[in-house]
Amino acid sequence: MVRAGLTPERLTQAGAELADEVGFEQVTVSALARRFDVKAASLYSHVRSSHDLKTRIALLALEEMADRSAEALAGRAGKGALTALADVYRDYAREHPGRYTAARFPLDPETAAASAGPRHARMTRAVLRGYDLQEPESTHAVRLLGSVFHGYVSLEAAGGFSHSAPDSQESWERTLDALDALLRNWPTA
Amino acid sequence: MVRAGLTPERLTQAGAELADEVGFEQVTVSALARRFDVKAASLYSHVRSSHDLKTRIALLALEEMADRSAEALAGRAGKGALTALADVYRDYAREHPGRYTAARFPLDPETAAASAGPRHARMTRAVLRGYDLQEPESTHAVRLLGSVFHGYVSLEAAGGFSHSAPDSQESWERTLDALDALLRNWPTA
DNA sequence: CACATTTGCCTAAAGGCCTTAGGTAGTGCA
DNA sequence: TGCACTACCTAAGGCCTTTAGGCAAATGTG
Repeated sequence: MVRAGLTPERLTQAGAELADEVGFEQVTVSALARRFDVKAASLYSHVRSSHDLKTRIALLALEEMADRSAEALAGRAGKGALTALADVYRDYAREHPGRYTAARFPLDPETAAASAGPRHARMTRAVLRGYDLQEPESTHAVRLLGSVFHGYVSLEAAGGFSHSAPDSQESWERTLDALDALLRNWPTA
Repeated sequence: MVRAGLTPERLTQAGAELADEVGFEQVTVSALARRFDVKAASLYSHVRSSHDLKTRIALLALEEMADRSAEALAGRAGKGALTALADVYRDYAREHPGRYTAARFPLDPETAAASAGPRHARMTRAVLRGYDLQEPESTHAVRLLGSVFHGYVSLEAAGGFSHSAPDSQESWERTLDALDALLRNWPTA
């Protein structure tokens, strides 16, 4: 009996790959076990449950995106920073659709607080340093940016912008132009 | 043996209610059968599969939102129309979280084309009639609006904006102010 | 009204996923 | 070398999906 060498980390990693290949919804303890040529029950020594597995994949995705964001934002400000951050999300979602979906997996409050989620919020806020917004307007702007990034990326992933002109890349660029203009000219209340 | 009086319509309607109560993911042929005090197998005379059931719920939700949108847009233009349409989505998602999620259920191309989806696109475009945008910019703007609406509503539903000041309602209003200002001052390429 | 047909829900059963309990065989250290 | 520990296994129960075939209620026909 040759051992497969399972660990929570390897399972999470393989689960993330599986998600990208077949979709996050199809990530299942059984499917993952098959991939390691092992019985499903064997995974339960490394992972508490199917829910736990999904949570770990979500945390991995959040972490990876946050790492990419930090790197992308280094040395950039203003529109350069805005574009860099936005592209991180969009590119990540295109390269890793399953992981991107995983990142929206609902986490319980403590887990969410300990995740890379707060880093994401801080980085979006960092982009706003290049613009002239004071509280509470900057919070509204953070929420708007988050909405656009997530909304655009998820509609695009759902195929919403394919099969129709102009192509999505162009809309994405114009969307970022528009957001930049909006942040430079934020309307007063 | 008293008959339950199942029909595809009643199943779809009850499925939508179930979705709102326990979440769209938990809508299952078995759970729906339980609700009608009937065996799961009995539903298969009225609905082709679990996937078919979910598709029907998705179509119902799209239709309901489109109907509300049409009513909300009647007699409105400019920012009034923008706000009215945006509020339809947000309110619908808050009243019917399960249905709102259902509306994002991936439809195959033919089904999507026959759904209320295209009506939604036309209504968003109608809002832009109150602003001065020419193609292809209006298409970019349609996509941006769709992204913000969906992004904001889904982040809000995920609890992203709760437990932190300022409250979500305020951000929503300022977001719509910002979008209005942006559409009135759309940056040239 | 009696009878035939259709229709609506049922039981049975197979297959898949999740999860727990308890067993067995590699692995590493005394 | 032998023992303890760990890693994976088998068995089994529970829930979900889906198909096949059966019986009874509803509907229509002479």
